[in-house]
Amino acid sequence: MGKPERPATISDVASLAGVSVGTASKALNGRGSMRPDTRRRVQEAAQRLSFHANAAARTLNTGRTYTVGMITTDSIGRFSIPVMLGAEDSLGAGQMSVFLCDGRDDPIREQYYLKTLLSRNVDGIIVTGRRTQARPPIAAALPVPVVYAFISSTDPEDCSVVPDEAGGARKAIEHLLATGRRRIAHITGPEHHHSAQVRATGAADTLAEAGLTLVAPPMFGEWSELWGRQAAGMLLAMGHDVDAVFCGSDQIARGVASTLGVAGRRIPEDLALIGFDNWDVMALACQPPLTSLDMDLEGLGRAAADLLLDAINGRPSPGRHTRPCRLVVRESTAIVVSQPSTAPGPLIASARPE
Amino acid sequence: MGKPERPATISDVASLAGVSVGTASKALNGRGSMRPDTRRRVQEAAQRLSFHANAAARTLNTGRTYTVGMITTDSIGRFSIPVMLGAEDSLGAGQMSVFLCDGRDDPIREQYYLKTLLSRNVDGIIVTGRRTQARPPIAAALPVPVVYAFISSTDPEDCSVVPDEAGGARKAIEHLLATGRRRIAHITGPEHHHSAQVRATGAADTLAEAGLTLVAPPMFGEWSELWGRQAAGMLLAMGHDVDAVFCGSDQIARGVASTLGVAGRRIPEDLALIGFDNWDVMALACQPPLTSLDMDLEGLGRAAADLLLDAINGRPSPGRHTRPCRLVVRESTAIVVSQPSTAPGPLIASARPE
DNA sequence: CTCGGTTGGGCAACCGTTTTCTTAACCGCC
DNA sequence: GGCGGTTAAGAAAACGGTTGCCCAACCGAG
Repeated sequence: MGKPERPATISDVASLAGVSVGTASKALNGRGSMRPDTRRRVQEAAQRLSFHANAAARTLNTGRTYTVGMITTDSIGRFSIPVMLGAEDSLGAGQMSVFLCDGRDDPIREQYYLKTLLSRNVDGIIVTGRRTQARPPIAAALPVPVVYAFISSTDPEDCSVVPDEAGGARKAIEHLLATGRRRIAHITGPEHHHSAQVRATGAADTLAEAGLTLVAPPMFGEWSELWGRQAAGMLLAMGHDVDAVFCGSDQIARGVASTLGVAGRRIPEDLALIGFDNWDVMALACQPPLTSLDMDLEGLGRAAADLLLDAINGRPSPGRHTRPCRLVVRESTAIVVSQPSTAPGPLIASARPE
Repeated sequence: MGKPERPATISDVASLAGVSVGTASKALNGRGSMRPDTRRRVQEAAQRLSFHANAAARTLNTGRTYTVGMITTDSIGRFSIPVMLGAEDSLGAGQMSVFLCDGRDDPIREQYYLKTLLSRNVDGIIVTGRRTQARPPIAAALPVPVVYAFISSTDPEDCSVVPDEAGGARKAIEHLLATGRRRIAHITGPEHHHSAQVRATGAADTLAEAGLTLVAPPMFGEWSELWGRQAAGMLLAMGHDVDAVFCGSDQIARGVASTLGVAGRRIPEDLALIGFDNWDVMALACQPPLTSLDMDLEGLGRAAADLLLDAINGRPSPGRHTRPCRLVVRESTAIVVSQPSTAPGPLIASARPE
């Protein structure tokens, strides 16, 4: 209770330890040479006063703030959050604090935040968010390093970290092939959405390599459960003999599952179903639980943070960095074919069903 | 391209405008008295150099940092996010930046963040997150104001902002009564969860005031779709003549809808269904779309931020502040009774179906 | 004993801004 | 024309650290 109201300054520490401020500073930061005894005395004094260096003062002459800004371009959504958390975790371990800036898809707001961050002398900036396309760079030339996470910059020289969505689609198809499926349909989001394009292309390419094609052209629509239901209905109406549906998102897949269930098709016995995003609340509540692709957004955020820390420390890694997706197998693609041993070996291996 | 690497300082501005630093400072901050012409000259110079005051330097002698810390107790989840966004929005409008701290339900981590925030001299702290119960205060006595948002502190003197969940349950029941339902069941989350308790009690109390009771004791389980499916099955097996189910969450309600659909019960013709949280992705994808209660978490976050700003400016508002829930009516509770005009007037009015 | 080398620790400048105090100039009035 | 009162603007002292530089003391060697 006798604690002083005003937090202790380094001169309090210095006078308690009987040294000058300069010496106290060196003692606490492990700089300069001094008798071990002196150093210990200063450290004890700091401890007793529960001294913690004033960040503003330190910033003022080192130039470093040990803060970074995190700007989302769209409003912070389901995809940005894990990225942010991963980044925050990694940065926090590096003693850095994170400024949260919700851009809300408003360029004015975004530029305002940028100015604010710069006047706060952040050591670096992470830009994240989801967009239909790569986004233009946040500014032409900045005095601090910038890393784009999940979203990517249109400037190939900018450092971006993005999931390998084509590779994810490849894993999906390989998994379906490995479990004996051959007549595969693809239902996904809007045609102008980059993710939808990449995933569809990745799926088609992988099938082509196996000498197969989709049973029908990719069905583009919305990222919604409703579209999944509608598309599944269309698929049934078309009368194709489909034995698997690869969906561009878990929500779409869930819609598909719902319609198929009503139509009396059993999953996975009659059809295998696979989603994308591995959004637990969707994938697990789906009937049956949904095999999906996990983009490991938290790991992606962590990776972005690490790249930013490196850049801050003078080791920039410009360019586009991709990270693999992980296939998470659940009941919706359980193997029900009678001759599992005839499935092509290499495909099983590359599916990495762990 | 000719831009200087080092950002402009106030002395750059001063010399460009031909005045002293002190005068420049006054001109830019609207302090002191000076010729309008001089002020304008300084402002123009600042503009030309795109000068932005160094936050650290300003902090150093005003003591104010114009930053606040936001700590989540649990890991940042679906509930914390809107709260955070609302708070961030309100604080940003007040020129304050927000430090993001993900506590991950780890007390050590939380205390570490607290120390960090204090050494950064934040002007205030917002604590948010979801818990089964009120949480103990984050620290005994802090040099800065703290506001708890969504979660509340066990110390009644602490400033907390929470949704009026009992009032929400009341609105749900009143809406069901107003639409002619009388035989109402309640399926909700874990019995030890404060929200489950409060919502169940609110529902029971409201029914009691109308001289009614739940058709069965509240069914406590989990906050999951699976539990909703199971509970609905139990309800059907019990053979009660239920005409409405009020659920403790949208996920549970969705599970209920699913089981009822399979069992051939029509919603809303045979049963009305109402959820809680108004989680769009659940409420809208449900078949049929789900009437639900919206806690207006973003508004709650905004309110918490405003209270914090007031407290920072010397006008604290200790104690627990509640905010109303809003009923969002969708198809799952559409009126299908044959004599709508006989529904009791006051109940309709208080249901506020906007 | 003297001298050069080493080392512990103090002094003071500096980071960029705000703010108080002071001074110089200018005003109108008697 | 001198004088008090007002006002514009400058000088300088903080704010709390860090760091380069310098000095004194102490060491061992010749």
